[in-house]
Amino acid sequence: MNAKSDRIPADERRVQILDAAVEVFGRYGYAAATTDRVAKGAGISQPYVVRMFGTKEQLFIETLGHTLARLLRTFRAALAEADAEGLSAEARLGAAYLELVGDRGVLLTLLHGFMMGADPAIGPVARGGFFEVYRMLRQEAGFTPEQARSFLAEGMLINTLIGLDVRPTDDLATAELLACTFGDDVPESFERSIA
Amino acid sequence: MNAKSDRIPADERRVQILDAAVEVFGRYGYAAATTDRVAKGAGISQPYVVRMFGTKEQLFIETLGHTLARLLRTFRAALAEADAEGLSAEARLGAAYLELVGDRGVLLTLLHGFMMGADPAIGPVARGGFFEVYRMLRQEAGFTPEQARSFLAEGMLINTLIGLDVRPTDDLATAELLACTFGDDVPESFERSIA
DNA sequence: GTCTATACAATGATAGAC
DNA sequence: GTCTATCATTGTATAGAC
Repeated sequence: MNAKSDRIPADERRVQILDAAVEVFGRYGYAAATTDRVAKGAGISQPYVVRMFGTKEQLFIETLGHTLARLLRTFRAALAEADAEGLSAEARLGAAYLELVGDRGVLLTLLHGFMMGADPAIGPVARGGFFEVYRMLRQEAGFTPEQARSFLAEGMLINTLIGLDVRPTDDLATAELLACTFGDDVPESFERSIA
Repeated sequence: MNAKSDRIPADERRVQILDAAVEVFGRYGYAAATTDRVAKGAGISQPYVVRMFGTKEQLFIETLGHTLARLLRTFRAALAEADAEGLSAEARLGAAYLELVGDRGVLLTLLHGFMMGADPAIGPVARGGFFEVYRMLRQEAGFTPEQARSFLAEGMLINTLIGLDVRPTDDLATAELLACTFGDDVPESFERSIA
């Protein structure tokens, strides 16, 4: 809080901004996210955010890259993890994914990237990250094409269910689909119903 | 083109606007879509769009409802269709879906709805439509919960591949995943590569 | 490395006429 | 049912100092 000591290295600040951006994109969605809210989140001024990232879209693109990198790291960590509980690689990866996208910021960042693939600036980053995951599944996790495709499809359904903000108690169909997707233990992401 | 004859009934105009909105949301994404572009698309003035729909978000919500209704109709038509070629209900529904979301406007409208489920105004419409599809699969198409879940998961993966604007020629991983997902005939949505 | 002040553009939205 | 004119707001982005 003291005057001059708030100066911190650019790279550190950059990460703070990216983290704040993930939060803001998740809370308001890309459209309603503003560089100002991101700045507030990072505890700095709005012009400084612009200074570092240029434009809102550029900020998003770097946020997406940041998030995709995090996803890859998470997957690799889950793979490396000794399967103490005798879980398959598939199960460990699934659990890791679920926990990551339980953060709505991470989820919306990924989803916005995935759907804006036609944007000349966003597309390459989004596709690059997505297929890097695919390659990882094939080469590092040892999945067959079939397994990889199925794993991704399940992931995309989970994305949708979280994105939709589905509640287990909504109705019979909802309960059935959630049960069928997650079995007994529905993730905590679906629990809160504070509205 | 003549002066006064351009007055048409409100409901008709409304549909024209909604159709234009689908196109605009698909072309620019929700964030960059403007009521003005929609107005241009419908051949009317921007204030008239606002007059009819109130706000951009409200326009989106009605566009989403419109699109979900169209999706349901398309599915029901595919079910009713005599399976002349001996295709399963699953195959017919899949083909119908693929054709529909080949229209990027339809795809982005649905996806934006699905990921903004936490929005108090969008959420109910998005969830309502999604689970109406689920119920349709279970009750009208006769799918088991397992089949329905799997069908939806495949659909969500397809959404992602189209959203990402994936091209078959991008690289080996891409080609493999597309082949694994679509078999021999990859939809035309993936063909164009004009950039 | 970071801020204040501010310019500027865009766009959503209103008022009121025809 | 539809337009023209116009306003108000917001939010990105710049300039320049510290």
